[in-house]
Amino acid sequence: MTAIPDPAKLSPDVPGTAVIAKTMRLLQAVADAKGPAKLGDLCRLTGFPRPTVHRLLAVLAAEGMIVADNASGAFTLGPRLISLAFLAWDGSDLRRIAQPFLVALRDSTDETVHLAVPSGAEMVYIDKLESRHVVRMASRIGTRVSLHSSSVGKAFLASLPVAALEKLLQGPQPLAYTPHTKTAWPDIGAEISATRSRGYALDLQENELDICCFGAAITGADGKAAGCISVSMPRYRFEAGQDHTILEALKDCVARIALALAAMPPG
Amino acid sequence: MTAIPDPAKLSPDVPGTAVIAKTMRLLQAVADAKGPAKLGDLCRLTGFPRPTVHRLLAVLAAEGMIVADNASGAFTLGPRLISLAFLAWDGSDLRRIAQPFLVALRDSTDETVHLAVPSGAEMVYIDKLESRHVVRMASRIGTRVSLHSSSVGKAFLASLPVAALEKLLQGPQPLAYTPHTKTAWPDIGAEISATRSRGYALDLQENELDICCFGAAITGADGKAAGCISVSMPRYRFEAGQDHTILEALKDCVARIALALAAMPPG
DNA sequence: ACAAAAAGTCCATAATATGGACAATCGATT
DNA sequence: AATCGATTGTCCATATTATGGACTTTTTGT
Repeated sequence: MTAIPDPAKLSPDVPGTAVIAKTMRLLQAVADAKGPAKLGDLCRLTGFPRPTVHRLLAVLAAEGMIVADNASGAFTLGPRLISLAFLAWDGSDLRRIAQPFLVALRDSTDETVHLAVPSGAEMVYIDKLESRHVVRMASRIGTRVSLHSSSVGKAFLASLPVAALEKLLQGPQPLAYTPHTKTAWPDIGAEISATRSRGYALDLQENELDICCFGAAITGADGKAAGCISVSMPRYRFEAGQDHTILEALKDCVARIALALAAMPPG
Repeated sequence: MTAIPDPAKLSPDVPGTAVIAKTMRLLQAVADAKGPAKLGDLCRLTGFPRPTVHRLLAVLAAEGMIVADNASGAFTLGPRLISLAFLAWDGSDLRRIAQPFLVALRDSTDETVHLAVPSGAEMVYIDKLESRHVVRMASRIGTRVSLHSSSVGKAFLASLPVAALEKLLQGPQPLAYTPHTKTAWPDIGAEISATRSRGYALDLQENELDICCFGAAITGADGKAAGCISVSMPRYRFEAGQDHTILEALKDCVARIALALAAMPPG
């Protein structure tokens, strides 16, 4: 089973599968265009020639992955995706096991907490619980955040061996999401080191303005991060300085989840 | 697990896209195999030769649509797919608009209610609210149900013009899920007529034993069904006969949603 | 340690995805 | 209604690429 390609592969596609990569790119384009997207838009977004996009949209629609908004001819993500993925989400071992600990973490910190897993060169939130404060961080399951700007991303990077880390950083130039985002390689490297020695990651408005987060990795038996957890709060509440309490709760949470994971039945 | 392929499913394919159709079939196979699926299993499930499956799994993994369970080499749906699915779910106008009316329907009937949309030759639940009774129908978002056995399916079929209906019924022979399921064409046709004249659909343990449902379509401005809603309850409570109250609430619900949809901003 | 099963690789060949060029529609404007 | 510009849909010769039988390597079970 060595042939499992590394997740960060963007350029050297698996031989003999060009169409599929294109199809996925197109699907992603439909998803990224927040509203309904027309054929022309999608050509622009993907850079593929019109006949190609036309053909791929036709298959995706035939498969129910996307649906054409009647009359306007614009495309949206389809119900087939929901049927494919919700069951998997519901059954995700990591999510199921982490769930009660996430609840406890949210309750003890009273801030919004996230469970994220790596996906390519990004992290994806697969669960979240919101703070009960009136002013709180709102977010959505399924949201993708970058590795260099989010606390979960940094926690994940810091958990990697150097080789894997370097491969991930071959990607495109990191983007700045706020004036606080660090995009230069030395700065990001320093962040990773700091995260490693501290034992937790910080995001100080680097991903979203006025939001600060703590993050930590759930380290599996093999030393690899099974996922990462973050606690996110508005800047002013972060600055009020509950650091210690929150950090203890976070560290406790990831440790307990790691234990519960280790106690799992064989796959 | 519905084993083995139906080899004749190559007709309505968009020309020049055979791989993609295969890829989707494979993805579906990974999803349908409830747990982690190994390469061999997937060969059996799809009927594709081993090298083909191997190659397709490699792309899907490279794209993050599936992930290989480390060490066991078994595949599960990946976070990328989850991210796409939640975007689709979250972005559904129908779901967002229907939500408050669904809540009202659940509250007034105190039974489990579903919102379903057509996807290929099936219906997919895109939202649900559970009854607060101790004995109630449990279900999950993303579940697929067949057109001929479910109340939402029948409601949808009954809303179609004859031409579209016939095209859908070209598919494979309807399956029986319980001893009550009607699988013969004349019976199903009769059900559809009855649904049309009644204005609502019934499922009397045809989809699941001991569960009975009422269903109705949300008819859009163009006369097409944008989706369907069902109220599901245990048989004994159905037989107790709250028919009238529930039916009124259901009809009211779909009418209100149709109105709210019509009042939407342009696509 | 050995055999059987499963995963992974190769490569000549057939199949099919590609995209430039052209045709059909739609929608606004006069 | 007729015209123009923009957008979508179709065709098809060609080169690319997916295919799967046969073979090799790795894993599993005893």
